[in-house]
Amino acid sequence: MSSDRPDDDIAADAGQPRWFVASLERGLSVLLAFGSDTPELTVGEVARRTAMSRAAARRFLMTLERLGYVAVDPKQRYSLRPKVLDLGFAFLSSLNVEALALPVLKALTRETTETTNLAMLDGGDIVYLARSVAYRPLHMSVHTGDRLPAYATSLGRVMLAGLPAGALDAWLARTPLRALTPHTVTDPERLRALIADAGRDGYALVADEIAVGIISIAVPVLDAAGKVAAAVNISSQSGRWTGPEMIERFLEPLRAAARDLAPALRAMPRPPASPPTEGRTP
Amino acid sequence: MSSDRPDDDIAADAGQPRWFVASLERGLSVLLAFGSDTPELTVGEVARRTAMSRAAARRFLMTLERLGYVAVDPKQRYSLRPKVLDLGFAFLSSLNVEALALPVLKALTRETTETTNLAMLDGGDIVYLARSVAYRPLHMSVHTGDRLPAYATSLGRVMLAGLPAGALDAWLARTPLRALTPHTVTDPERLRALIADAGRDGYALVADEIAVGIISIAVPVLDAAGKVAAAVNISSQSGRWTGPEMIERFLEPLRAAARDLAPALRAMPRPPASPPTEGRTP
DNA sequence: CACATTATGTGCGCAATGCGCACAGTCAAG
DNA sequence: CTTGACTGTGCGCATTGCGCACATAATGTG
Repeated sequence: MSSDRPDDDIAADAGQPRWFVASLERGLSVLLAFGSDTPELTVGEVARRTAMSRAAARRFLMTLERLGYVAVDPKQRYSLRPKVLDLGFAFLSSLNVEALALPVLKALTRETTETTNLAMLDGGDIVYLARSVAYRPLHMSVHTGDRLPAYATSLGRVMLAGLPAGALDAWLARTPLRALTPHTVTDPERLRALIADAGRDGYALVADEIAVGIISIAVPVLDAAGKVAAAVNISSQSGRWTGPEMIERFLEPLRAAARDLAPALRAMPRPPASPPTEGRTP
Repeated sequence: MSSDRPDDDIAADAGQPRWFVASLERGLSVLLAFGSDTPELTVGEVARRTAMSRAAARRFLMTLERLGYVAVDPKQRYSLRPKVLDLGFAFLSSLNVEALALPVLKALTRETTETTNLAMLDGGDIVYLARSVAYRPLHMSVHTGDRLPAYATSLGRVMLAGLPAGALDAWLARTPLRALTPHTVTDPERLRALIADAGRDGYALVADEIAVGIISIAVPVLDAAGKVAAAVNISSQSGRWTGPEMIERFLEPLRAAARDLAPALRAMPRPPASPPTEGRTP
């Protein structure tokens, strides 16, 4: 097949343009292969999980080991080392999460005695940036960096409401709405209406949709340009408060906190909102 | 099997063996180029900081953008996106830090009304895995994932005391002891004695060595095999408590917490202890 | 206002790089 | 023992990613 490529800018079929550095993607996929369920992996397991040859998996693991990101034990089992935190935390500290956002969340927790969270939108998910948990037994085990589907959370709804018009449509069109509980709204039109409500009212209240027994209310955090940059919420047990009570007691404190949080967040470039294929051809 | 040394274990001049995937190292260095001080970088800045050609920096940035780790704004400035957290948090959740360790720290903070920290050793640094800060004004701005030199901290001293004999010598031999305050112990022999004390006593007390006004006491967290896997400390202001008072009030609660923390930490493969963190930008 | 100056994006030829096959050694189970 | 599912490693070859070089756009300076 001399079907050599003259220089097609859109790569043929395999899917990646000429400038794409495949080795980086493969290397990162090796790091991601380590999950909370599987903290230790062998070369073969990594190869299987990443769909690459054993020789390749081994090369990447050895490279990562030399760089200090993974370690091997005598039994040839690989695991992550603390150095991987270096990769992610430049991001959090660039947002001044610890110095600026956390104190605000803690104050809000103290005022309301409820768990509070700060999150951003990334792809179709919300990502927790910081949280302040009440002493009450944790109802859901969420952690900084964790992801949840945006459509079933109060944080997600207020942030979806802040997307440019077309972006929301595109998002709805390609996101499968799975029912996480019997109460999860999975009808696209109903969801769209709820998101519109959230945009109009400036808050979202969601009960029992991400998990039974969880109720939460969220408001957007606006950046200097007035765009929705993030969201804060208060999360509690649905037995404790009714929806109207949540609004009554928590909406104003939340809004005050959101105002305080604004300066903590730099203006983030807008989410690509289209992960797989995108055409930005100048 | 340390085979012969035909030519591959000591690679030619660049210093990397044949199996080393250079593109992964370069790609990761692009991620690390984003610091808290510089949340936004242009292609040229990244090229300069990573000492690679502009073309290469651009390839990596575009690759990372397609993968969702970075974003470009209209002004061609790149910044990290929340997805980078995915890389680091698999590690924390693999240790069950959030679910198991944090509650213990919080309980300790409640009992003592002081800030508590959990850290591991990595290279010559301690890395904070989790912390529970007291409401008292934060004296030092430390964050999960942050690093501090091990030799000047209580956490570091108890963990250094847990290293195998030879490893400590090697570590001392190659680690420059910089004075961070006038009180920092920089004499290797005095430091070695202090580390030995920490090993014998099962705790380390350090005052004003990492920063003036900070005093802390740390104890090791042992894994199932009895090895030092991590360390917990209580950190306060040196004006508040004297050393003996710290020991008197906090040592026992700390030891109890350390026992509770043990199951939270899997046995970590021992730190290579060889690669001193480097890779500073020119 | 034209001229440096320095940033950007992109094509292309070429060699080094990283690929995966294939072989060898190791441990456990049957 | 045989079998099978693992490891580590050498090596030839095609690919991949490299950086030069050029075009262009945005800055600043006389």
